[in-house]
Amino acid sequence: MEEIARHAGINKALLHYYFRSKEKLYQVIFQREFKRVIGDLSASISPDLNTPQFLQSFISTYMERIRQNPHVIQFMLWEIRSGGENVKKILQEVFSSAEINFTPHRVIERLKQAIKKGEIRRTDPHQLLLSIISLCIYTFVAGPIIQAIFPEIDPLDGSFIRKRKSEIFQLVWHGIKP
Amino acid sequence: MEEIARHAGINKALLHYYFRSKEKLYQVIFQREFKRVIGDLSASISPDLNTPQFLQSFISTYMERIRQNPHVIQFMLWEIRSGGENVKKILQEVFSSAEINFTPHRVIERLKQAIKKGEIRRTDPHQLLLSIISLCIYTFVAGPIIQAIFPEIDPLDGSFIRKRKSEIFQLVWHGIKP
DNA sequence: GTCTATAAGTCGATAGAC
DNA sequence: GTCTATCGACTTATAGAC
Repeated sequence: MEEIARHAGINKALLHYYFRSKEKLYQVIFQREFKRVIGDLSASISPDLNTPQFLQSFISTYMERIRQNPHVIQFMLWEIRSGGENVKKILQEVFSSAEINFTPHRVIERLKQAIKKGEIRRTDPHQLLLSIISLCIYTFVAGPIIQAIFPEIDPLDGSFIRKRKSEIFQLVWHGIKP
Repeated sequence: MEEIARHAGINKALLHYYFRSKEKLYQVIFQREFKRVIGDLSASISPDLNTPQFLQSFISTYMERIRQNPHVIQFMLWEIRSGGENVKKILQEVFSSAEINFTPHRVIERLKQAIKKGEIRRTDPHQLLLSIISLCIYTFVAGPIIQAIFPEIDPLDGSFIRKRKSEIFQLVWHGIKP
């Protein structure tokens, strides 16, 4: 709290005056940052995009937003590590709020349609979505580990991320096309 | 420290007597648990297995070990969150220790051979390995989040993990075969 | 080796003056 | 609204008796 106050140019007492408690401050910021990450993901599930375009758009947008707000992932890891009760509540709040018109369930629906139309082979859409999210997020989660094992790679470098987006799309698209 | 001491049936002072500091205790346990996870992964890169068999064995063994030692992932997340300097040192120690004859570099070599023989299409092996690891680990990392969004799924349930192993293999294998 | 007691420090929160 | 000063709870680590 002292460090945050210092960065804000105030002191601890005033920080508590504004946010009541550390917990409350944390929840407000977490929710705000999370919305920034998933905010414009709804464009990916527009009916104007065919399935490979949807995939490419989703992967690219999602990774871009995470790259711009890397602390959101840290927040999530922290939440998960401490039981996950808090994060459950916050996610449910965000996904049911009117201002966010993107939900994981809408992605599932998009995938189901693609399967029904025969655009991708028959797969469990939940498993597929989990795979896509895993591929997008984990690069950022494991940054320091990747660098420890392969010093020649910089996982947060712009050109690596660009390459990574393309690789993820190739792998998934080849993996699910009929 | 007090909680650990209580579980061990001793008290704080004795715990410090044995391990000198909290930091030292943590490093010893982290290293031991991490070795348990990657210990028998070397069987996957045996020359007796063809490429799909290698893939299936690696995915299955890795996920099984994580499932049995879920706290190792928590340790890693903690380390990463706090800068990652510690985890770099520990990983380098483990992978260069004589008792562990598995390294990420050997997996890279295995993948390069498969590409050269034309068993899988031309891809960056580092990217591919990162993808496989992402897919295996993230299910466990995101457990509570998955459950928050899809209450009908239990990501740590045995039958889900079994299904997941198969899905990951299918996705990756279809994604990289020529 | 094993314990009790406590030193020494950190951090969230609040009292109270202005 | 904004500050200083401080309380109170908690945690790692060690001193010292046995």
